[in-house]
Amino acid sequence: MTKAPTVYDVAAHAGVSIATVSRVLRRPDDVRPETRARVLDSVRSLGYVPSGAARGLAGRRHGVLGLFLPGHDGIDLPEPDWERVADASRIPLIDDREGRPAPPATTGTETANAAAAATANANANANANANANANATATDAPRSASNPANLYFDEVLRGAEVESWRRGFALMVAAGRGSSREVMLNDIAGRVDGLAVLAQTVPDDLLAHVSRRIPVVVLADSRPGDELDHVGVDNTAGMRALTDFVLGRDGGGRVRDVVYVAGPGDSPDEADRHRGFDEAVVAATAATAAATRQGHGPVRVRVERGDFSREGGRRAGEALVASPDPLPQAVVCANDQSALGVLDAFVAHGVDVPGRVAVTGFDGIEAGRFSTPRLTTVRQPMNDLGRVAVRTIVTRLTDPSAPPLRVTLPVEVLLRESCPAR
Amino acid sequence: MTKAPTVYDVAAHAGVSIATVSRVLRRPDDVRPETRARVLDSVRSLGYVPSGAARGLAGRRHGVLGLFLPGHDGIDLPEPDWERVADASRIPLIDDREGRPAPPATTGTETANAAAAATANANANANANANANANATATDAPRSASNPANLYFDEVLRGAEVESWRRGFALMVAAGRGSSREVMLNDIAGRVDGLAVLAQTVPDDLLAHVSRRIPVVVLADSRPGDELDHVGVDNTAGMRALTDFVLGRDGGGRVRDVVYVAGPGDSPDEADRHRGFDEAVVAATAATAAATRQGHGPVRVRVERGDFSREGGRRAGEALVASPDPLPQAVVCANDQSALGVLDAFVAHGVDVPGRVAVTGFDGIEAGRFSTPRLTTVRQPMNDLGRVAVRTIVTRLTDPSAPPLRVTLPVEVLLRESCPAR
DNA sequence: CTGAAAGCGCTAACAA
DNA sequence: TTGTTAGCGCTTTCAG
Repeated sequence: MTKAPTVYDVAAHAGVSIATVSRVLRRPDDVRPETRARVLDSVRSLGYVPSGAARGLAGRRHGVLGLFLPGHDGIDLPEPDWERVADASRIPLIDDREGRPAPPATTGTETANAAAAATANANANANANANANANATATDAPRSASNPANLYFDEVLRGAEVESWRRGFALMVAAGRGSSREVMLNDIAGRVDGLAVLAQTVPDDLLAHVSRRIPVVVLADSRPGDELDHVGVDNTAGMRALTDFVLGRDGGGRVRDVVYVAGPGDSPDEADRHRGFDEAVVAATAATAAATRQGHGPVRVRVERGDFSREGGRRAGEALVASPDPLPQAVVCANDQSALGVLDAFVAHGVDVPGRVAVTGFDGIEAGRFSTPRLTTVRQPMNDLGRVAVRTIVTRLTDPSAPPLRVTLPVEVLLRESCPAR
Repeated sequence: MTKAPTVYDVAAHAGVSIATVSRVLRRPDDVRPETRARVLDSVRSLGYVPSGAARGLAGRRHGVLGLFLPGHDGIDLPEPDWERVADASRIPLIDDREGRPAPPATTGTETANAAAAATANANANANANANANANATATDAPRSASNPANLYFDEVLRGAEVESWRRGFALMVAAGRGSSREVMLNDIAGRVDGLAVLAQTVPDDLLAHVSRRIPVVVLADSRPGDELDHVGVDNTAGMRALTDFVLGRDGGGRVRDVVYVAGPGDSPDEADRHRGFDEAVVAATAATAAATRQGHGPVRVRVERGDFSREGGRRAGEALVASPDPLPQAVVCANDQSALGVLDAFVAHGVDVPGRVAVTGFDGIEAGRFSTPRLTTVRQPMNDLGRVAVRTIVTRLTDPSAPPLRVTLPVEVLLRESCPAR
């Protein structure tokens, strides 16, 4: 590692020119076998590893694709517990049996709190070195599946990684937000052949800027108006299908009183999903004539404004419970987090779900598979999002002049116990 | 995107030299504000993005860290369902209610089968376009948390990503195995300032080769003998602590008949864990005198050879059930997969766990949190593994001549229902 | 089949 | 404060 050997070193060592060294590495068949072997030997004994930078510069191709994610600002993973690292032999026993206190609930502040708790707890363990059976749930929870948004990224990342690998590209991942974002984005953009950017991560002008240099595909952002390639999921159709089901359009239309827990007003996802919800309601209302004949009235809709957070959902749920109005028959939420919050509130007040009221989400996060009751939702194909993104870039790379691509990935409605069976 | 502008273009446009352009980007304070503004304007209007390759070449620093993972050979994720992509409005309703058929069990072949099933199923949906309620569990399962090994990587990846981000590095991820491995590794090694490699991924000589160019840290590999930095987890202490608990050393030593389901013989993890197990057994046996006084005999140990797979565990479990010998009081498995397989076998034969026999695993994979009964295990700090790896590289970067680092991360014993409470 | 030489785009002395 | 000028290590014609 003193001074990395270069083509020149290898060439000298093997008694050939640098061009030959390069050939041996790039097109081995263009070199006489003996020469090749000699060069390869030199490579070996010198410990030569070609410089990717030089290669990229000379060859104007990197063999690398980029994925840009939102920064991890709020994440605040607990630090590795250095006290324990110092003495790894102290193994805590953690009681993770059922019946332990429910995991904390908020999203934003929760993480920080949990992290703090974990640290405190770990220190307690380290210092006291007693009470090995201490309930360390706080340590347990936050280390793994705490922040669902992350799981989302994880899946996209994984999909992109797999597909890149298949296509013979390496994947460069970067994250940024705030001021670090612009720097990072430029940095990464200068080192890759194409870039996938998760929506809401980067302002439009920056994207436009970067896309003048390399192909950029935008993930999960329905906003139109740019010339970039887009890969998204069908929020509208998904929510429409789910709402259709909830309203029981093909089941007799028995549900006529429903609440929509919305997301933040500036979210394209919220807009699309809300539209899908409205479409389903309109359709159901149009069917009112028929429904009325069966003894049902028009669909009554109320909207609670949420913010995609579990806490926001909980507030909405509390509001519904506290309201003088009777509970609706169903609460359709703009995302899973909100829905879980609503469930929290209902559970806290002993509201029977789905007996008294149905609750649905959107996203398909893991937590919804393990809530009580398990959450009916629409699952997004996160993995495919990453994979198709990579494909799109590769396609674009081969045909830079093709018109902008707009891929919409299908979603699936997942029926689980938070909705009554039919 | 026609022809990416360079420093020269910007310099010309702004009426300055290329050095000034470079300065504006690297050390803005060294440039007179007016000049800076002028250059920045040119950058903007030209759509200039500096070439990372050229920068890396000239500056001999990439600002990128590498993470090398095992290839995804066996993974075989189902392809995105292109039929449905073409018509995203067809939204399938999937019945994911409890009581659906148990997920398939094997690890290796399972994935492929499930994928095939998913495809078949999806096509069926597409063609028939009826029977929206078709049980599509096959589609459901494999898309998400199918392969636990992946979750493992995901967490490491995530940890590395977060930490890299904090340190101002981008992270380059590559995977390889077989022949693609060498190429990929060299490729990535030439583009990063330091590299973390997951154990068992790369043969030692290749690692040695690469490490002559950049710092390399090896993850989760206890093999000694090289001069590289290592970050691992304390397999031995973890298994010892767990086995201590199982044998009830501090609970009266009531368990005297135990089976160890081993992993593959060439795995360092298996070796370390096995050692921990043996240590605990020896300790318990040493305590026999005391135990005997309480009416207990020496510890009886049997070993079943597994292979870290669920199927291997199942076979071991079947063997135990079929054996003329009585069931042991506890089955300690070298990893979670094996333990889940043992559970499968026991459940299939109506063996009461933990009533009749206790079962434990090692790793802390998600599936163990949701098995029946939930699995007592040792959790590895995957996330920290990634994070500490990055820290280690950064440390090494600042002091290349420091002696090789050996970090061992602590583990935690997670007590869950597959072991009797005490 | 092999070698010579011209860049690729940028950074970092060193001058001015 | 700004400009000039070497490289950084490799790929790639174009000759030989």
